[in-house]
Amino acid sequence: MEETPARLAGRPSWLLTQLAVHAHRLASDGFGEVGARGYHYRILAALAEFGVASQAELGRRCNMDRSDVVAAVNELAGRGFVERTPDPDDRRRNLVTLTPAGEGQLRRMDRALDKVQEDLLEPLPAEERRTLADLLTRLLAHHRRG
Amino acid sequence: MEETPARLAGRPSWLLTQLAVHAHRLASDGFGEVGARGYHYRILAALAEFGVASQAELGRRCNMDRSDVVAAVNELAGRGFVERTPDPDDRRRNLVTLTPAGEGQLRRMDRALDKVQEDLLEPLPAEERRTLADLLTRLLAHHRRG
DNA sequence: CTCATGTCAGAAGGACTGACATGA
DNA sequence: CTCATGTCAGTCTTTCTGACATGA
Repeated sequence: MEETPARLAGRPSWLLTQLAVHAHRLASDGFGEVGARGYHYRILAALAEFGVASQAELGRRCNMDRSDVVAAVNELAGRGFVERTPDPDDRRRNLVTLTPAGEGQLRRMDRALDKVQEDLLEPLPAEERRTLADLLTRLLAHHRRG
Repeated sequence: MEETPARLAGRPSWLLTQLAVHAHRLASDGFGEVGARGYHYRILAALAEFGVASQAELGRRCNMDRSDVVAAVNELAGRGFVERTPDPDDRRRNLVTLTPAGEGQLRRMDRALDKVQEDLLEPLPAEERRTLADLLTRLLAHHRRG
């Protein structure tokens, strides 16, 4: 049987990247069914969570480069999921707003993610899922400032 | 302060992919210092762990496409870290062997990964690191067999 | 005939870089 | 002057697809 090398087994940083491959594949499949990408989800979710934002703000929240936010917002706006309007208070900025259609898309993506998560975490009982989520949340929070 | 959206906070599958970005960046930097890539590490580690293997076997063990193994082995062989010899028992196959130089490179990469891991897991005490490694190991093991 | 293997060419997805104009 | 913002063009990595020849 093919096993993970022992030298790797004790390395969370390694396990993380390997598992992320699976998570990414599952998520791509799931999102693909609703014609979307992972970074679409990030942006829609950030808008739903925090409301209107400039593109640079979105980039910071979603951990994306601002040049990539441009492309993502183009795609989302092209499908009517967000609106891009100039900020009257700062004429450098665009304000990005979630539309009702965008909320619908976000709900569809939420459902897709739920399914992915179910697949991914299938072997763990509920309590361990919580433990895992807690650990990952703390790690992520730590690496957000820094 | 910029926060992760609450809808995402409870989603391990999401946290995983976000954290993986950090892990990946850290690992790329670390490996870059010794002039290597993540997939080089996987292959060298698999060879050190299980010994000689065909390219297809390496692909299965490392979770890589066999076409990408070709390129990786080219690069590793070009730097003298592995040797590629025809398998006398199955003339379709190449046997890939780790050289002493390859073992040296693997040790360097091991040290780089240790440092990455230290950075990544810095906020967690030892016991929680073990818990995390355990959870990730079990998830990974589960997803290795379809 | 089938299947596995190694190989190649190319596409696709995602993240990063450097530059630029505009405006705070 | 500086810095932030939006934009564009292009590169770099990594993964994936499709095809093909060879051999088990």
